[in-house]
Amino acid sequence: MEKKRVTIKDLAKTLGVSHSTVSRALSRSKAHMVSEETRRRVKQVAEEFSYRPNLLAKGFATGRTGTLGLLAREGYQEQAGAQIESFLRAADDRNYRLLVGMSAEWDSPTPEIDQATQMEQFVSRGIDGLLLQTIGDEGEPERIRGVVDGRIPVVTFNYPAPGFPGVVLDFTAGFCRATEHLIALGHERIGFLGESWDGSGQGAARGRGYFNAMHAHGLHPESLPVGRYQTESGYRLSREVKDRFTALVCCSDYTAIGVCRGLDESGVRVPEDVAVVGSGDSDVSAFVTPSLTTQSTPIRGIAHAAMELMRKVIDGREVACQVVLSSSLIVRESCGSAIADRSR
Amino acid sequence: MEKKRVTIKDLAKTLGVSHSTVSRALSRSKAHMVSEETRRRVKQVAEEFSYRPNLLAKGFATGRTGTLGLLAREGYQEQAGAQIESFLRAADDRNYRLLVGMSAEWDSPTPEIDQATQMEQFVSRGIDGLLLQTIGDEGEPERIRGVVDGRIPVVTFNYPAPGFPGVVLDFTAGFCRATEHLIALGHERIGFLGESWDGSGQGAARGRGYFNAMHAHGLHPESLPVGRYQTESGYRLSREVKDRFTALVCCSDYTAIGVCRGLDESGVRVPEDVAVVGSGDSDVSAFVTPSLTTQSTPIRGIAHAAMELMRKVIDGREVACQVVLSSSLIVRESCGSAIADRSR
DNA sequence: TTCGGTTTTGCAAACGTGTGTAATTTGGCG
DNA sequence: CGCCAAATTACACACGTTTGCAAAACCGAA
Repeated sequence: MEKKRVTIKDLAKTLGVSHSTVSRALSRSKAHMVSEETRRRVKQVAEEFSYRPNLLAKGFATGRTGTLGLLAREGYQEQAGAQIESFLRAADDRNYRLLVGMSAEWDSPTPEIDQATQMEQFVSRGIDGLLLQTIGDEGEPERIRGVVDGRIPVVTFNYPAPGFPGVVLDFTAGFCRATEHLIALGHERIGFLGESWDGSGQGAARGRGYFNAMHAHGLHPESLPVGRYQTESGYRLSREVKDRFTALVCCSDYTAIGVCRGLDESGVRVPEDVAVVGSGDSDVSAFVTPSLTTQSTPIRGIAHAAMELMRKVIDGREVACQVVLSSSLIVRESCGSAIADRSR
Repeated sequence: MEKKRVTIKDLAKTLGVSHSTVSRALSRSKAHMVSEETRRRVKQVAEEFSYRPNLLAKGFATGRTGTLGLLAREGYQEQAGAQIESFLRAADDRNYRLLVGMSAEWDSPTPEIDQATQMEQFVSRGIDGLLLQTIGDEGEPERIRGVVDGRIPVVTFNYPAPGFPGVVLDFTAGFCRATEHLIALGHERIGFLGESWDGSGQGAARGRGYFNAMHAHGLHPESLPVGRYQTESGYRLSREVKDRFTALVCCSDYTAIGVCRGLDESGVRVPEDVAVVGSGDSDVSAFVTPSLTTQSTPIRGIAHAAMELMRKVIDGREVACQVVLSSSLIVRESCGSAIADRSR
């Protein structure tokens, strides 16, 4: 049953050379050369025997495994999955495998501990670098340092961790712009469906953008908390917002879709009675009725930038810089301005 | 910089015992006992030094790594991401890490080669088992056998591979039921938006369900191919189907949403003029207008079942069985029957 | 005290690969 | 032919952990 795999020693035996010669022939090391003739023979026999190196042993010997750890956070609806997918692509492009984990955000009362545990696991498994979707809490940088201890490079995304290179999306600017768009359309009673602005983390960053815009124009900001960024939560909140606002800024497209549906059922028309903007430029956002005004969140861009950073850090060309990506506002029907746009 | 990690030998030195004793104390092996007293001391020192085992070395020595490979296929819109997420959960529950890869389905002209390459990689990296989203082509079982060669257990999903245990969703039955639902509502000119039924793979399985239902009722089946199961493809097809059908069966919810939007823009009302059913029970399906009649695809169920199977296979309690999961029809507004339902 | 048996511990090999150092071969040139 | 340097190869150890086997320690009974 459990047949043994072919090793370099097997090859060495049939070739009548030492296993170290085989090793060098296959992994063209620079210090010690091997004759072109031998290399040819070795490669041929390796091919014949369909030899496959034991990457576990290789990683164990060299200290590098060609594997990166991706520790993502649960939540944000479809985002988690899409993000993982993007990272897989980006990693594959650079010939890295990905060891993926998800730290429970909503189920666990202590996401920090969960995160730390998973990081330990990853480091023990010999990853070459860690792509970490940060939680954004106070003690995070110290926690990362404690686990990783300068042994492997870390690139954060989602939220900056001082001292570590990372990629962040400027949600504050994005939501500020979205809110100002509504203000420019003449709205004054504008509500925010999402986390309040006085916390930390990505959710609060969105809220701050909304708050800043409202504040700058002397308007009264008000937020209604949503749970996970699901469609359903938006639907449920639609009753509460019905008569209070003429416009709504939503933390995600799905929340927006949910609230639109709820308002529709209550006889409130979007965008005529209430204008709505979402966030995320999800695939469906252009095709629901009314199509959603939203802001793009370049998920693929984040993954790409993070991998690029990781590469630089591994090569020692970068230490701790933050790459800030910004989103752009995509204006469609749901906010009631004249322009209807189907572009993505 | 690159500090060395604490090893069992370090612990052994400070404890004044041999490293093998430390190993036994920490991994309570059954054959050779270690005194309770020593174990206590070892554990204490290990704690003090915050010792973390090198799982790479451990895996190398034992042949088991506690890591499973998940090789998913690109495509199917949001499905890929959601599936990966579900598998991550299921694996985590059983204390397995997941090495994830995605074989390019749409970009690569030769998905088979891509799949084989990735499998090689995984096996070389010492996974304990492979969760494989199958392509469903003719030579697949043989290809899997060639790479894996009975060395590690394989559990397939997406499409059965003869000789390997797997989980499949009975799409044929699901689409048959969906089509029959439309027939029961009095429709006769019913179109199918998806892959044709005369191929292999999951797409064709859906088509076959539609075909069977149509055929059984003496109706003429007709399919319009969609590309990836994206929203946009449905939107584009809406022109072609406008006057030809009174009802549409769509291969995914997103295709359905796209086609609904397109029809709406052409002045065709859903469900009054054309009835539409989707597939997937995606999160938004209940909240778009009109809300979608769809069939549930229990993604979490698949992941769970696959992990369960994997466990059995690893324990040697199962060899090659197929678990067939079935979907249920969720009737909402888009098909025009009286019942409107918001349940998920 | 001595013996037999049991429990606990140490020794050493093994897993597959990489790599430094020493040994061998090769080749050119006097 | 002999010598030296350069090119090529072999030997041996390292990486951190597990594990079979032998040795040691312990314990109770004769």
